[in-house]
Amino acid sequence: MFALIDCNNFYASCERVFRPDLNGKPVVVLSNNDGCVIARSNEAKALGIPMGAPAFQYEALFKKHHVEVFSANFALYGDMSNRVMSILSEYTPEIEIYSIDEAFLKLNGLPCKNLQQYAADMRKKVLKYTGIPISIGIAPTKALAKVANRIAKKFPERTENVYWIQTEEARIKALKWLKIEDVWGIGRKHAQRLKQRHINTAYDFTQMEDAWVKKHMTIVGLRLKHDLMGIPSLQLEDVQPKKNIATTRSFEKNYTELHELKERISTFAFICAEKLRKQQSCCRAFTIFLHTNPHRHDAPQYHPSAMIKLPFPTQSGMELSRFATQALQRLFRPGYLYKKAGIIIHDFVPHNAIQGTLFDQPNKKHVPLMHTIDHINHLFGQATVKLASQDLQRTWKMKQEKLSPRYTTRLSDIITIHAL
DNA sequence: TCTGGGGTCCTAGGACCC
DNA sequence: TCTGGGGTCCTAGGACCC
Repeated sequence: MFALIDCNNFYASCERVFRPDLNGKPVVVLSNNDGCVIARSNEAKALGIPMGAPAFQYEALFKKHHVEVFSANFALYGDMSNRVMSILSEYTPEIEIYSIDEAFLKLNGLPCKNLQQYAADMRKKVLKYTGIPISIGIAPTKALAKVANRIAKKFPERTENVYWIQTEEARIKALKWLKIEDVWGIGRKHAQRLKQRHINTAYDFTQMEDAWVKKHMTIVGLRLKHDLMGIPSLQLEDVQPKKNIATTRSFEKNYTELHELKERISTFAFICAEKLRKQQSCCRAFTIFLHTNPHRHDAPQYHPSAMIKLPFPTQSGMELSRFATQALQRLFRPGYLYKKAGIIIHDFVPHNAIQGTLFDQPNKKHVPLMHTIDHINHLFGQATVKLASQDLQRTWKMKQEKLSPRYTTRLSDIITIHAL
């Protein structure tokens, strides 16, 4: 048996933990730059605010219905996620943390009769210890646990946010209820194509021929089909080191000058290298890209990218920054309004297994230097030490007008309780 | 005026090797 | 007239997830 645990409206719930006055009120959380809605409380969903809605288009509605709006506070969400996951880990070592707000658990060797009670306890404990409400779906496969979770979330009165697909009848009933476009692993394109063939529910999908599914949806689609049929085809996955690490941002305004972009790219490269060192790897290549604003039809569009192979593997922020700004000079064309840029590093090798080359060598002095920088930044806060090519005046120009305190990760932001 | 960020996997086709 | 067989690696593009 698998369980899928999912935090309800996670980011919105995190904000509410420290603002209990917002319970029962509409809450939304915005993406970087306060751009799009990325989380909504149930009340906000009921107002018809869609996922991904551009904030500026909904300002009037926010005002009218007194929607509480927050800028994304990832320091808070990351820490709350760790708390939830650590509680779940107490229940079984067989856990796969699937995303910031979801985890699969394998429930082996447990008395099957009591799974419902077991899950209810888990839910109660997480709520009590963290303040985060969760939903739990239980089923014989991962894909079915996803389905069960959806039912648990959709019908809280009947399920108390725990649902177990326990019988074949329950499986079929659940699949007939679930619309094809809501199936985990079936996105917009596949849903569209399946509907044209009158496949409207998850159940219809399980009745299709393997050959068609394999041909049009690859082996991935076929595994999903079998998993939904109750034949376990998806396993619990171990945490794998990342294969790509990206730092990309939209800008608060349009950039037109090379030197402005250089500063941003240098910073992105520096941040990427820092993430890479945490994973104890070096990268052998990176991709850099620029983007004009695709929503503006009155300005010429330009979105170049380049993949650069490094002469030697590196995890040095200085080195990566140097290569990245060199690459930028080749991509940059004057006359465009740049709105976004980013760096994706890839092709990783373990940092202790670097193969040197005859002519190019990484600067060995960078290793202790970077280590020291990481240490200082850990002690005194992110970006205490930066490169001179970064903007030293810049604190953070991202639009974050509604940022909540970092209640759980910064001493000065801890809540104060006034006893009357 | 204002529209996010960070990931994964699979496949086909081309280049290249012996 | 007739032009092999079996591989690997890399890349771009497409699909999906949260």
